[in-house]
Amino acid sequence: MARTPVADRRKELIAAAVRVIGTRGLSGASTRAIVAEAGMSLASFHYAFTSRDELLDLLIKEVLVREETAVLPEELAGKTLQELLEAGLMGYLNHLRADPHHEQAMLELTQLALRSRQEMAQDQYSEYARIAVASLEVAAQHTGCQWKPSVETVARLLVALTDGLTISWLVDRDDDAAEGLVRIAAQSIASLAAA
Amino acid sequence: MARTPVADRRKELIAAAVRVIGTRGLSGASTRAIVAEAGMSLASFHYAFTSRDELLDLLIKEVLVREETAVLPEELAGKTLQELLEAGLMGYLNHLRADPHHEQAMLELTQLALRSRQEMAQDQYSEYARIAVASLEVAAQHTGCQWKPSVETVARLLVALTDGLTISWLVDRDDDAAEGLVRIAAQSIASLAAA
DNA sequence: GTCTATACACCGATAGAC
DNA sequence: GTCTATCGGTGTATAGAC
Repeated sequence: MARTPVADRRKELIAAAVRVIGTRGLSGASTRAIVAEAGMSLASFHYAFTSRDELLDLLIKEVLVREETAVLPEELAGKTLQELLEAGLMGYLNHLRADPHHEQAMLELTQLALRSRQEMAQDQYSEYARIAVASLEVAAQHTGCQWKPSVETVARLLVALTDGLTISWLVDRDDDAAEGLVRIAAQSIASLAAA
Repeated sequence: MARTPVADRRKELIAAAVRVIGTRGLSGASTRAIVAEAGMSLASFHYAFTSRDELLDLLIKEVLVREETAVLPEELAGKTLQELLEAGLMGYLNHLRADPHHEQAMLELTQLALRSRQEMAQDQYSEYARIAVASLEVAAQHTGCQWKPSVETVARLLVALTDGLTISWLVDRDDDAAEGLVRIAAQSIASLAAA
């Protein structure tokens, strides 16, 4: 029975792989574990992909890149720069708390990319930086401020802080401490802008 | 021939394991790869350790904890708080650049701990925080400043920034960008203290 | 296109000679 | 204590029936 088109199979398998990596880690994401999660047979995997590596390539490319698009809060009105940054980081923290497995999987995939697909990791972080730059520019413009260092440098700081915040919360799951970190992170980044 | 005491074997194997994880990743660090790196036979591994997991436990405990002990520069005299922080972070960056494989291995081990030995990851980060607190207190005291948020919160920010800096440099190996990040990180952290 | 069955490499761990 | 040889299990990938 010619049931499912290959493209659908691939999407199902990628989604299943993300779930498996989240719960059991990259090393636990064997082809067998992935097809079990997706509810199909092992042979179907190799019909849709030529190898496990090919799936991981796509995973990094498609899943990592469409990540963390929401850095700024939706409502900007009447907020100071620091409040905007704090709301944005708090939004990310909530996203992390809502689905820790997912962010942990992202972290693990970043490290895989770092090791065997360095170029992909670079592309991914360029994208993060691009989003951060855009957000920082909007935030500054909206509050009538100006970044004293180059906005690219501040963006790098913001991305680094986000990574650090992620690891920090994943390690001890301390909500209060994470929120405290968000607050002073916002405060210290805001100190880099002038009215 | 009763050549090497068990304790020495264990140390050799742990050192070899760190090297292998650094170059080939945690998934490439099979017992066979480790003993090949250490130049001994597979059976010697299981004479020194009961299992691969036992070695990884020790790796996390011993190697991770004796990490990043040097957060402050050796020479404190005549420096502002910001300069102290900058010198400290720059020292860490140099340490990272001198042996990237090592820090990459540490990152991978942190993630392993995060997944299957959460308590160890927590202990490790408590230790990082302890060191950061001590350094921040020395720096503040030496420059006659005082931290406005609790020093524990600032320490959390410093640790998060260090992790973020590590990933950032590992991803693109951009020395100039990393140094720029160090500078504004120091600047923004220093803004959290008052004279 | 989808399945079951299987090939083949490598894994961690152990047995047993020396 | 240290080695070679091997066990049992699991991994990726494929062959071949349907």
